[in-house]
Amino acid sequence: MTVSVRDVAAAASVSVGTVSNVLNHPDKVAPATVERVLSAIEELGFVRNDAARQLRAGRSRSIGLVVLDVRNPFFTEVARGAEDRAAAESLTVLLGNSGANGTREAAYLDLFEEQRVHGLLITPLNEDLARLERLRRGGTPVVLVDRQAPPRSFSSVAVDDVAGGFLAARHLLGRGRRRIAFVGGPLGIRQVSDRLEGARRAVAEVAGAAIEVVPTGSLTVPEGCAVGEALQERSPAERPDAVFAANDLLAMGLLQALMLRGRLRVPEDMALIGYDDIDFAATAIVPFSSIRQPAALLGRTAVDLLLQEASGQGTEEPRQVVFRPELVERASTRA
Amino acid sequence: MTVSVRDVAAAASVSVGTVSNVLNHPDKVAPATVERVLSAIEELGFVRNDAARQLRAGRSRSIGLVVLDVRNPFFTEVARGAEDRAAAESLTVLLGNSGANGTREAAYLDLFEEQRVHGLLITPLNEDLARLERLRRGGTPVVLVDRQAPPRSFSSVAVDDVAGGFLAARHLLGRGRRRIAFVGGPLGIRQVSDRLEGARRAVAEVAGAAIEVVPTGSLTVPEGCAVGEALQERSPAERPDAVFAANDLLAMGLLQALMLRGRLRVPEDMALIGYDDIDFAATAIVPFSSIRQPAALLGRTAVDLLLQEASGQGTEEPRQVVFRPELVERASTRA
DNA sequence: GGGTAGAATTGAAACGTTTCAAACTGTAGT
DNA sequence: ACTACAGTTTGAAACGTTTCAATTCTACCC
Repeated sequence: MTVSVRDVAAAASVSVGTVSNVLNHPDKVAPATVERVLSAIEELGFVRNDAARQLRAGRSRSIGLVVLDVRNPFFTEVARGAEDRAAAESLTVLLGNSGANGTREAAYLDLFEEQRVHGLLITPLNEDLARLERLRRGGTPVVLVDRQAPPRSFSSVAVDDVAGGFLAARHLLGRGRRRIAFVGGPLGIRQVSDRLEGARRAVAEVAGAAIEVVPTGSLTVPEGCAVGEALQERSPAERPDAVFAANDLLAMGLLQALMLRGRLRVPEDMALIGYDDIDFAATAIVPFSSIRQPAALLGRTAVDLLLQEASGQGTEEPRQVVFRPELVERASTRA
Repeated sequence: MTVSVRDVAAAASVSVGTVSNVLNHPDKVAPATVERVLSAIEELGFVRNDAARQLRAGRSRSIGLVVLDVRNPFFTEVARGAEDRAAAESLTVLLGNSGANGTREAAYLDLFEEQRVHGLLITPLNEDLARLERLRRGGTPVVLVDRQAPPRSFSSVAVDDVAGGFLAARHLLGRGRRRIAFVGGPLGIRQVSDRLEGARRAVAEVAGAAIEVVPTGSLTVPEGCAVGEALQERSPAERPDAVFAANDLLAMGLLQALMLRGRLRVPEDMALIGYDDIDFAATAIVPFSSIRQPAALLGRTAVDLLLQEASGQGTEEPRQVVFRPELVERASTRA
């Protein structure tokens, strides 16, 4: 049924070793022979069997990438960055979506481990890195993405979320807002708690400013909607005058609830700032301010670190790259 | 270095065959033995080697999915639907992004063929199905996604794009608009030409109505922006009074250019309708009307057809499922 | 106690590739 | 003519799993 190197070898009347060499080290084979083998391959429609290659090689040519949420354009962008860089090394990226769910995350880790991936890129769900530690001991390089690793543990690529949170809150305060609501959750997710921490610091610097935490179950549009509905039920006295959403999906949901279903105006009644600066932030019903992160660069750099770690003897110190986030100001925080 | 079944067998003092049976047919092994083998696995930290499994099995447990554009939430949603259904059969989905680029599409097809994927789901770029035909003859079931296959060729899952285009244009006409611009491209992409065809039919039914085609190089936000800029340069007499964008990304770009950088109002000066009804359409600067497609359902159904084809002897007729699109009306076409 | 059905276990073969030491060729130098 | 040597080619071994026919074990019945 399937055509194998053996068949090709027979058709070109050479040995299997030669066929393999034509495929992998053409310079070691006489040009005439290369020619002959190539046409046999063409004729028989031979297609390499990747499973056999991998088995022999011990490692696959794929990189596993586990993200928190594929529906979030931020992660799509990270993935694209990683893919670009990986493709340049003729590596493939396998995308896994944990959906911020521990069970699914574990399932992908198992899967990638069984596949003997070349390396693993992951935005881990929680602080428990034991599983990843085990993976690495097994010889799979691991790089943390969008999350700073504890020193001397893993390589990581991250954006300073505390700084980002600080930027966001300071911007709101600079606009004269004093009662800030931080919307986001679960707080167990490091990105969320760091952004909150940053916001707290900014608020602490301004006399008379207060921050309230409105926890959510996830970082999605519907959750944002729900919070929006709840906020506008409040009396003006109880209501915050600015909202800092832990990511742009929440911000979109909030906006939708406030403007479309409710009667609160943004930014007049409530200023709004999001996080990630996804493309859609600029075209939202009220284009909203956000904290921009270099998503694609994050992905590319993560692959770089991975390759570095893979080529080394595992003896080097892990490297931790941290990018600075950047404020992007739009209508939702003007006036 | 790596722990293999052989090591586990030795540790549990059984044969390799028994270890394999514990893993794959536990019911065929005495409970006490299962117990012993399992603890040996645990102790040694044994992890199955997927490459070896696949090599033996002849096929991998993954489904390849090639989409036109991962940045388009419509395709993300299709992918999620496919994943859900695949996961239920403990299959994995490998996501490939052709980016509407023939070379990259071909690269993914090669890759998936080498991986001996369980099956292939693809939104093909052009009308040339010869490559896919070859793949199928090689024993890989193929299902076309979001594109109706010619009768008796492949199984496919699609949404009636002609009907969708008709719905969109008729809606604009029903709102009193008479000079409609169709924005989209490349026209070689079937989805685009079908939607245009539908629109043409609707326009033909109304006396005094005209349609103008504004071709684009891709279906992206920046392309939409560019067209938006161009449109608002025109004099009111030359300008269309309604735009039908071939997808929502274009629509977002158009909206951005018209409202933010320009001085045209939507829908007063120009009505706008998109296609796909991605989540962000509802929260756009002017929430815009769109043609909704059941994206996740498309993905799930595609996997169903694939499994059906894979289980059969390849003798059955290919099945072609077509869903109906649906109009969703929002502010961009009101009044 | 002999026979047997059935359950449990064994171990070699096969999947298709790559690697690598060994064998083979032909050419050039002495 | 003989050696040295580089350039080619060879073929067996190894990667780790699953399968399956053959074997051993167990328990039961007559």
